[in-house]
Amino acid sequence: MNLEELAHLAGVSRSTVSRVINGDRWVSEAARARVEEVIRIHDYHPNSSARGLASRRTRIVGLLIPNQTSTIFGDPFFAHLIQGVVETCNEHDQSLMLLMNTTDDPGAGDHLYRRAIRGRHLDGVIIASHLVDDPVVGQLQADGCPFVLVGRHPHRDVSFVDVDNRAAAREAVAHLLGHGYRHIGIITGRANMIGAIDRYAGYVTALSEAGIMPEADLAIHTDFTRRGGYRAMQQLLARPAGPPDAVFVASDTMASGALQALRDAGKRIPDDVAVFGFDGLDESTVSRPVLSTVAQPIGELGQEAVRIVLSLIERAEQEPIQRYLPTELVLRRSCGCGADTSVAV
Amino acid sequence: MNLEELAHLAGVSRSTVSRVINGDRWVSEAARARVEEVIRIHDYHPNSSARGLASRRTRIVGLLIPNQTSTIFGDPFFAHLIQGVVETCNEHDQSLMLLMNTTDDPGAGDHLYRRAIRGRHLDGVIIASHLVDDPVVGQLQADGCPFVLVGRHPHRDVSFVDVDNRAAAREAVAHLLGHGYRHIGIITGRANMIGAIDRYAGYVTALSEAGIMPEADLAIHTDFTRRGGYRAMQQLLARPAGPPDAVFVASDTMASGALQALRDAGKRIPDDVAVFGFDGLDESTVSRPVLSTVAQPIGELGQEAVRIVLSLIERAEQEPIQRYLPTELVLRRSCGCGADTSVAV
DNA sequence: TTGTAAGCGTTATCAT
DNA sequence: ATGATAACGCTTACAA
Repeated sequence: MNLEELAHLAGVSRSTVSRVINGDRWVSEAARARVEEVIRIHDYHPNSSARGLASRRTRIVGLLIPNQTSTIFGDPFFAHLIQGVVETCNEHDQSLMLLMNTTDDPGAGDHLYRRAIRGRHLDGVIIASHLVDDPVVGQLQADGCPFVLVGRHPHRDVSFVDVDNRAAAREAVAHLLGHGYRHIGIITGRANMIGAIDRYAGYVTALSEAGIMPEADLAIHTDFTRRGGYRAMQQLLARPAGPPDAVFVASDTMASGALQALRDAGKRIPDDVAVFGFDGLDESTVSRPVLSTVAQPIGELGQEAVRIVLSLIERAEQEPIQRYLPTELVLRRSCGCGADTSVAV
Repeated sequence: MNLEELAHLAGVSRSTVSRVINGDRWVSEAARARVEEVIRIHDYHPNSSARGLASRRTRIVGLLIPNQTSTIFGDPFFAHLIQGVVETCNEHDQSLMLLMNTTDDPGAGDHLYRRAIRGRHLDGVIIASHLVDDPVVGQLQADGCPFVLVGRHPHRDVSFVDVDNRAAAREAVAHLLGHGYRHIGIITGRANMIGAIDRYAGYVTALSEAGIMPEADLAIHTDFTRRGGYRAMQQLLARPAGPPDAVFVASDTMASGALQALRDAGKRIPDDVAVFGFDGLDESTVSRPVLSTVAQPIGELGQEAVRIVLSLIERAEQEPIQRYLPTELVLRRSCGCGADTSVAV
């Protein structure tokens, strides 16, 4: 079943059918009704390749994910992000293609890139890589392919959506300082991730505002896993100058591991060591004590990313779009606050 | 840059260029070399829409995921599965499209389905739904779209890849019986998931072989989350006849929640209650005591699914392909075994 | 408001 | 081994 047959059955021309399908206003009610009838009867749907060829729009957007899958992709953060992305794609009748490098071979990544971008498989790309030095950014610009980053980028001419990591981290650490803690550690991501950089900067800012010089061995960089958080906390506990009295952890998943390490070491939370997380995952309410955390709207980051890339696709000469979404301090037990406002488990 | 220009630059016809691109043997070495040269210089890649239109193959496979995203998708199981799927797609130069229903509105799901399948966006589909009664199976058959299930299906004419859940569960529970436990509980998924059904059946088989009739309130059905496991364990602990002395949990993620519930209730593991998980996630080694579990090759399930669907696409009249992958008992501390063979955290 | 016709960039079927 | 040429199924001026 194709346009031709359909047009024949409905007694109109191909163009009219095409207009109906694409919601063109210049169709008489009678014609539209007849065409829609035939479409419904035959459960017709236009061929996407033909559409893509003729219109130069595939209605597919790509989601580029870093290759450290088990490390990064296993974090519920990604599940929520993808959830938001898919949701908004569906709303806008766009399909989502997953782009993921599964080997360390740079040739393979190149091949993947070329097939997808240069093969015009995609109208635009959402990058969930977080690496400040990801070379794909330059390639996409060179190829004139619309893209948006989830996580800000230092260049001013790049579109992104993010939260204000610096302000959020500063606020969280300031809160810990308010509890009277003075030796506050930080567990955060690798140094080439923009989020890690910003959260560390916020941490230092809060300390400086309290007149405190950060101690070097109180900052641990690790990967965003439960296990990474576990090890990092062990390291903090073992440091020569003694354990910190509070720790700001840059993700709830790592914080979960950190809590486990504290328990295993026989430490009381928050009495011996207070903990503050980042993300606001529902899962963090299944911990004792319940995790205080910086809640960020992960799903909405994904939604907004889709909206941005779609408007970039729509208008080629669009200025870069840069948006910040709000975060919120969720004060529960692990930071030393009394009230346990956890959702019942 | 398109075939026409390329042909012109290389001094050959479109057909010859096309042959080179598609690896056709009937091209002289000289011509091939010249064409490849020009391709490299201009970093040419064929337009996928045009290819799809002419060849009726898009080289895209879909991955269909159930709509209870936060519930199911958050499980690292999916991360590993997708990892395997993407890996094999990349190897075979196939793209991966994510199909996910984000609303409960059946109309939206229908729309998604029609755009993807009837719009010939996809060559084939991998279904990671696990629901025995998923209507999409019938639709795909009716539309003649090749598909494969991750998780077996009762119908004999459906392709799938799975592990032998029944045998694996039986083995795990038999192991617990070997430790001398007699009141063994089970925490498993909803009753319409084939894996839940099979694992429960294996549990009952093992009990029967030991001459034990399963106690009804020792079986809890919940969703595959940490929180689900937590609540289920609480329920088991509170049952009138007293807590079980061991529990078989149908996923490591749920088991993690179950362990937490036991700790919060002041129970010692495995002395008061032994626990056995399912999946063999790396993450489970970050728990005290380290979780005994049934390891299944999740990534390979994904890889195999891709291979199956590709061979189904290749040969339309292919018989259904049904494959079982092996599982392995990983005995650590939580079941009562002495040796702690955990990876160091 | 509707129809005609010229692409869109490939693949595939013939000849040669 | 190579080249014409006709599909493939749709969009999109342009004409009517």
